[in-house]
Amino acid sequence: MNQIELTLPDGSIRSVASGTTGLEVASSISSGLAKKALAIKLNEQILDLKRPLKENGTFKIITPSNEDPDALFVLRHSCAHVLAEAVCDLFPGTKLAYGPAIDKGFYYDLMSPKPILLEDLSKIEKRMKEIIKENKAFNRLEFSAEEGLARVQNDKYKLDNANRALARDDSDGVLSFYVTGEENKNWEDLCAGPHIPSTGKIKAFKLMSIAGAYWHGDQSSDQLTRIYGTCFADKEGLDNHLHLLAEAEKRDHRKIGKELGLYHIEDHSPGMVFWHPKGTIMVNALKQYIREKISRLGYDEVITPELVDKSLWIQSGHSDKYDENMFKTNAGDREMAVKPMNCPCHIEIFNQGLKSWRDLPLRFSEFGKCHRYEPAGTMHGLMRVRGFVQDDGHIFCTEEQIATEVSDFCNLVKEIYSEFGFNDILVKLSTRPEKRVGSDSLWDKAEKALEEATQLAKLDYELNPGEGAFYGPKLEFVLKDSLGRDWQCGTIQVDFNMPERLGAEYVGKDNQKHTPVMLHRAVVGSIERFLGILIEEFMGDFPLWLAPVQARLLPISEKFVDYAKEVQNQLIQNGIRAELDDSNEKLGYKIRQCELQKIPFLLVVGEKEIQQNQVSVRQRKHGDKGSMSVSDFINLTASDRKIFR
RNA sequence: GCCAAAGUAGCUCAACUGGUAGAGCAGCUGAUUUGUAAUCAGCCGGUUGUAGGUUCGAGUCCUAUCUUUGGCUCCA
Repeated sequence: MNQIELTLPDGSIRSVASGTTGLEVASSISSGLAKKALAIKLNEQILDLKRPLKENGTFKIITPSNEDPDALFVLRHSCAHVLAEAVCDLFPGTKLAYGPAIDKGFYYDLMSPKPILLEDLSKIEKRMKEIIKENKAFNRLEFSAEEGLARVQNDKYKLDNANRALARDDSDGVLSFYVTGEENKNWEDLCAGPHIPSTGKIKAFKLMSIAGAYWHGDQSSDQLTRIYGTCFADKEGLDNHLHLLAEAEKRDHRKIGKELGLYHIEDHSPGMVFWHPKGTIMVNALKQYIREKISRLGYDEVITPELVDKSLWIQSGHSDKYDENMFKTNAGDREMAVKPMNCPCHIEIFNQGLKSWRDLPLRFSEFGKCHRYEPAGTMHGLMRVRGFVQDDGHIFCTEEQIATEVSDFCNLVKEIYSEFGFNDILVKLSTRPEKRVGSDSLWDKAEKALEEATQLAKLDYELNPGEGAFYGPKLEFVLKDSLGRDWQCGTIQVDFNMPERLGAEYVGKDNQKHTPVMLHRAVVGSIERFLGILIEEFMGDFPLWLAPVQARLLPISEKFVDYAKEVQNQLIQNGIRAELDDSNEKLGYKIRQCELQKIPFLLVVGEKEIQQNQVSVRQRKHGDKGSMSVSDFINLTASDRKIFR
């Protein structure tokens, strides 16, 4: 009989007969382990305990743990099955579509004959608990393609799943089903597995929410009901997760933005931000920060119109590809559109005057205000809006210059992001789509330049094959919000198309006219979105240069208001954003207000301070810094107040 | 856009099956003159998102509409 060799996590090697099950291996180690085991992992594949092992490799027995992603994966996937079974029990006629484990839990997409409402979740949870209590075994059934397909032939979604599974490269022509209990008697589901031995192994789960989801994520396809849940190895893990969610809620930029009075959004202009004075300070500080960074890198700032005649959008191609995303307007007999992007306008500036190869690379930057008609259901606070300011820029260069320009840009992104504390940035490289313009050799060159640039900047990237724009490949720099949701911020896109469409040309060394390549690039992307990310990242405790209020004067009593006013004025004259609390309140109350507003420096003044011509400094999160003269305070904060250091 | 939920005072939230819309904070006024996270008292504050409808009676039920929230594959 064939022997196979299993390398255990401690490095020891165990030789067992081929066909031995994971459960048998576990039992041979200890009966306790066999009892605890959920599944095994052989090389990169997680398998049921009862599956026969047939190859050599690294081997581990998966036991319940909140720290082991493999353990959570099987538990969650099995929990999704229990969810599906419960729904099928309670909503007879339900068709199941797809129920994977995901990052922080699981979901199941299904089509029920009557709508499942939020209030049904507790009923479903109750039924799930019963199924778990029954401790039903997950039994794997395997069928040939033919038999398997016959089993799901009346089920649109599962039939589709089965066909796609069979079409996959790694398909062995077998379709597996899992039945909780006995074949042809109990509930079953087409499923690749793996699963835990029995439902009783699920110790802690919770259904979280209910949502609509399209079959295959396709808008034109069926609208399914998605039930989200989460599951952990034990109650502690679940409670911990729920606690983290509650904590994340406190960081929500919409909540903090309101509390700190930064901005609001009105019902009559959905997706457009009204920046209040304090938010405006932040917008301007961020703009100035970027301005100072890039002005040193050879960018020339420009300002272009927000309203542009339709003819330009026809010429640029936006009317073709982007029409439904544009706001239109007309005055007199002219039809105009509010710009959704700044690129055509920058080309218009490029086109003024004859350009030589000596002018390249030419870098234009603009804090351009753009409007895009985003679908109603996609708006989200500052993160996804319809009106926003981009820290936009376009680099006109030759093909040879693409590589260094992209590389310089990646370094800039890395530098700026790390100054805000973002060090593990997700970078996505989107390569040539099927429908595209430009020669293959040009695409080769551009894709290679993007890839090399990320390596030079030591940024890991994720490949998005075929997801590039039709006009060129792109890099996207993605940041996460407090709930771990991805938001694209920075980007650089190579464009072989638009300069030509809009007639951009330069005279080359050969005295011939050439079309430049254009790089669209933005470091933070949208000022709105980036500030949203920053609010959540800092939880409102901004670096001093970005903080809307840097200091607040707190007179101990009304008697000291005049002195406080004097000090406030002195600070303002020195460029410090200082407020005065002249309310008739006790010091403790005033301090509390400052803490809630997350003001970095509190300056207490009373009898003592007046006599010594000082202020008593209390720094947020650091406490009492003692008394000092006003000029000492100005010096103390000078470097942290500087936008560019 | 689609599915599910929500919209009540400036803010956070109450109001059992339809029966006079309340509280805390904020604001205003007064008292107090305060030393490092909430001093006390009084007062003001609402066409319950909007428009219709059912009813003796609607915050509550119905219809429409606007907005917000969660989501709309991490591919059996």
